[in-house]
Amino acid sequence: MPRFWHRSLGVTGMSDASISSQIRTAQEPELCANCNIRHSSLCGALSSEEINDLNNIARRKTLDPGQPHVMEGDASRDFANVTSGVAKLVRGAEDGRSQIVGLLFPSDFICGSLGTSKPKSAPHSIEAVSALELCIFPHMQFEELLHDHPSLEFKLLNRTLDELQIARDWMVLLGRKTAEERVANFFLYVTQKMATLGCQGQTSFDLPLGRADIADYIGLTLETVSRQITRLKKDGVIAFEGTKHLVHVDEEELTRRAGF
Amino acid sequence: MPRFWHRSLGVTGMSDASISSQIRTAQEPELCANCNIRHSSLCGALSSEEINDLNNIARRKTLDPGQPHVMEGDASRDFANVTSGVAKLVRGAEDGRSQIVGLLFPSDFICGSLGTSKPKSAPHSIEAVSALELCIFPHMQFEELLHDHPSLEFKLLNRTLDELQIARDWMVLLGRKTAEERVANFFLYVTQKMATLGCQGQTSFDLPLGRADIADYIGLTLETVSRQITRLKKDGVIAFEGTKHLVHVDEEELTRRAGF
DNA sequence: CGGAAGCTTGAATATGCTCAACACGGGTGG
DNA sequence: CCACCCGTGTTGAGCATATTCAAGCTTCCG
Repeated sequence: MPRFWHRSLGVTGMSDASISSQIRTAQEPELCANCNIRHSSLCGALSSEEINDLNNIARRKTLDPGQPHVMEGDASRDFANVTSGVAKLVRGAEDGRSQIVGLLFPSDFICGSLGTSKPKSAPHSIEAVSALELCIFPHMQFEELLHDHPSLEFKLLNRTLDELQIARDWMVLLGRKTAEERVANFFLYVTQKMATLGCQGQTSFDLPLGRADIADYIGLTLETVSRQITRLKKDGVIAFEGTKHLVHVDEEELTRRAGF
Repeated sequence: MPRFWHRSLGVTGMSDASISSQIRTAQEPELCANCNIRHSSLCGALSSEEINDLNNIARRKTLDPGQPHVMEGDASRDFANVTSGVAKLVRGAEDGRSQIVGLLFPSDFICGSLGTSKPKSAPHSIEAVSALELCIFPHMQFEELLHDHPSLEFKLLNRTLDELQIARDWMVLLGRKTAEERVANFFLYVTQKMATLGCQGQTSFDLPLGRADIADYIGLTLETVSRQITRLKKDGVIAFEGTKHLVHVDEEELTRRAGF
């Protein structure tokens, strides 16, 4: 049984009827027409005609859980959509410490470095957390498309600003919150993300991350994370089936415990 | 005597001669022609003719140290350049905890929320750290300019991506570094920033932040910051005149102590 | 059913925090 | 010119929170 974040994500602000008519009239490429993130991703900025340009340079890639897409320091500058699965952005040190600086869900975008001259190395690695599917666009061609399609560039700017906001929110968590607040925040974030991904009404789902990854995301040790989760379970704020499958989340109480 | 970050920042990649000729032929507005961040800021994306559009909507604003430009939760959506001084982006809580999520130096840009429909409230306050001068652009008009001048939008996108990278680097510091590493990183960051701002060879400068602000920036208490600074002084890694004026920075040793 | 990976729990420890006193320095007023 | 004051920075002692290290326990898979 596929995990729910592999399922179709639905379409925002557009009825099924209008989509299929659009497909028929403009002959959208099949890959894009059937893509579950066609309208929720960056691609949503492009019309059925324009999407051809993107489709022409796209390449699909599948990764197993744990596999890296890009390693820290690599020269990779390509762009990509996450079409299904969850990925983590990680910065690590030799001594074992590592910090997750972002999670990517379906319809999220991986942005390479812009500008033609710089051969910057990747600032963090990108690794599959669950089975991952990417739709990759080579650097040069994508950047040209970006200049040719202002709507695409504008949407990318907007998304980057959103990401910046999320990163800064996380800075507050990492710099100023207690262990309990961090864990509560994490569960709130994941719960809300899952709801956004088109599974409204879904009362249960698998956690995308294991305890070690949660720890690396919220700047704690895995033991501390485990202890806090145990506490939340004992207090009835959350409930699991096994260690990954969440079956109950009291968002109100979580918000209270999340601080601020 | 003005502090050094109030001084002219010089021009990147363009000789003085070529600038003045440009001014003469294109009749750049006086305010912009004399602006010390004309070419290092976002404005650098615009030609002498184009800069008129920006100049027409610009409004200057001066703030004393400690004064807020925007308060957390305000409806302000305006854009602005920092022309001189240093500002901090702060997120705070009722209980006294607060976290600085970014510093703005001359030529840095304050980006309001994009898109016509959302009346989002400010996610963090913006406060003057030293005497601050802003060049403010009203939201509506600036966003129109953004659409009319692709080079401006592209530069903004690039800068936003840079900011995102900085925020993520800081997440690693806040999530995984020890007190000593955090303080060492802070001094490295400030030292390098000061060098970038056109004061190469400058071996001494005033710290832009007091101990309390440093603490809020690197996620510690001011006591811990003070203790770590004392240690660095005793070890001869840094040297002060008074409590704010740095006269010596051993960047190599700092890098060693910064971890990673 | 067995083995491995991931998770939980416990006890001891360390790192940074809290609270509190004191020092320094620049400005003001007697 | 000195005394005082206030904001800011330093130092100390005790404490709390999260870490470390270690053992045992589930859960998932073969």
